[in-house]
Amino acid sequence: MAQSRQLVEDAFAASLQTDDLTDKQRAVLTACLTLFSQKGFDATSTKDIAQLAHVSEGTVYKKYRSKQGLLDALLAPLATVVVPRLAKEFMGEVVRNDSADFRAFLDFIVRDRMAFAISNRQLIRIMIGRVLNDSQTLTVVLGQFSDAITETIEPILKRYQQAGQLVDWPATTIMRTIASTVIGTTMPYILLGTADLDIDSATVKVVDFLAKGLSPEEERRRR
Amino acid sequence: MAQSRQLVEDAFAASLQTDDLTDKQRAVLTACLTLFSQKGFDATSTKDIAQLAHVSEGTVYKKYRSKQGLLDALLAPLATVVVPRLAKEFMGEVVRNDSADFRAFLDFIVRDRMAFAISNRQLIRIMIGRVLNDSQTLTVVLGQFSDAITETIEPILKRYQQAGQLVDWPATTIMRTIASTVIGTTMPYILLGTADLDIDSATVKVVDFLAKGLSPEEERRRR
DNA sequence: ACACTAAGTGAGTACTCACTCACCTAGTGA
DNA sequence: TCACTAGGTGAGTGAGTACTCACTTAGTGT
Repeated sequence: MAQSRQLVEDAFAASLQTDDLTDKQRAVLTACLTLFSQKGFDATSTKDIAQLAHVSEGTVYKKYRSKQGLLDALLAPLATVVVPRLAKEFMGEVVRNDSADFRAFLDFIVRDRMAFAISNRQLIRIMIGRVLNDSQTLTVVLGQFSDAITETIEPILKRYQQAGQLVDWPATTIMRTIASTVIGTTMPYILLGTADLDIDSATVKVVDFLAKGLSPEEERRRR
Repeated sequence: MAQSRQLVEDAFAASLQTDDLTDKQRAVLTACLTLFSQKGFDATSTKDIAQLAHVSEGTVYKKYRSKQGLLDALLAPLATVVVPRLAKEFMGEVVRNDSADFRAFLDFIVRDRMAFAISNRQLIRIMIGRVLNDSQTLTVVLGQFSDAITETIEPILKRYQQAGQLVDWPATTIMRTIASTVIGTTMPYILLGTADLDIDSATVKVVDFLAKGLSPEEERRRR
């Protein structure tokens, strides 16, 4: 399964290899990722970072001249490289899992994203925490997603719409609705930090709900 | 309209009057609410609090002996008095707006909660921020909500279910689904801090989606 | 062998923070 | 009038913070 490999940490570690950084600088950034997601930005001291990275405090400041600079160095590639890369991978999977049935499409997308959210919940927490203070990051990420959607997913949705399996809403609206439902279902588990979400049964319920909610409006007869 | 008066700040201010506090102590707590929601708990210094409350730093510590104590003094009544009170008010409105049509029920509940979320978005932000560090608060609040739901809303939903307008899911599941969708729709506006959500048109879309998604399963024929 | 450079070091600096305490003031009861 | 109390004061304290800089070390080209 693809989602088991879709840990943002791994993708991030991979993206670090390509940058021309020394081992110690990499260790610093990795320590930042670990500590920021575990304790949050404010509660992490530069001393903590230095200790976990087995590095002196001076080294922490050698490349990025402030603690904020470290966070930026983390979030920038996260937003501009890691997230788009994961998104692209995901879109690829969607296309490969191409199905004539909208329900099957929903099942795949819901199951995959739920698993993704649960395995990356720590990172999602620091992203949320960051967005509360600085909303620009979210704007950038959301923008990239909407680009990716119109590019890859819109044609797929259009087919379901023409087959009469899907409401005639804009692609972004449909995807936002799906995302809302998935996020709403997973959010409590992410915020509470517990992991006892049964993905299989949750997926069935959510898919059932979405399939009906996003079906074309044939209910006019009811009025 | 009820929701215009449903500002948590107002409800909180009212709850302060009943407590036997001096004017200065009230000023301290009010300043805390303002600053914590504006800048967040960590970024607010006790000096900031003292200045905004026009009080010495000693006074800040006279009653509540730590900064954490101040937050607790804020969140405890928020969780145990203000939220339940608002919830009860809301449930009352729901019962008063009692309608035979599930769609009308949805319209009221969605519109009301969206307006509520938007007008209290600052406070929601600090709640989210707090929950990221300390999930206990959320557990308490969610527990109280689920109590209120089973008490007040379950019988209403049961009627819609018997009338064949609503799926045969547990009341909490249905309410969670509604909440997820509303939260998912409003979340970007809360996190981004912008207010340009057109509640009327958003309500129409959400209600349409929910009404279909929560309709009884008559789609078996499709398979 | 020598100079040059870049990475790394860690004790030190300046500062902020949460919190304290000796003192003040006004009200109350005898 | 005096003692007592409770609320309020603000300069002060120590712990901890982000950040710096004179210095060491290792590698490289000549």
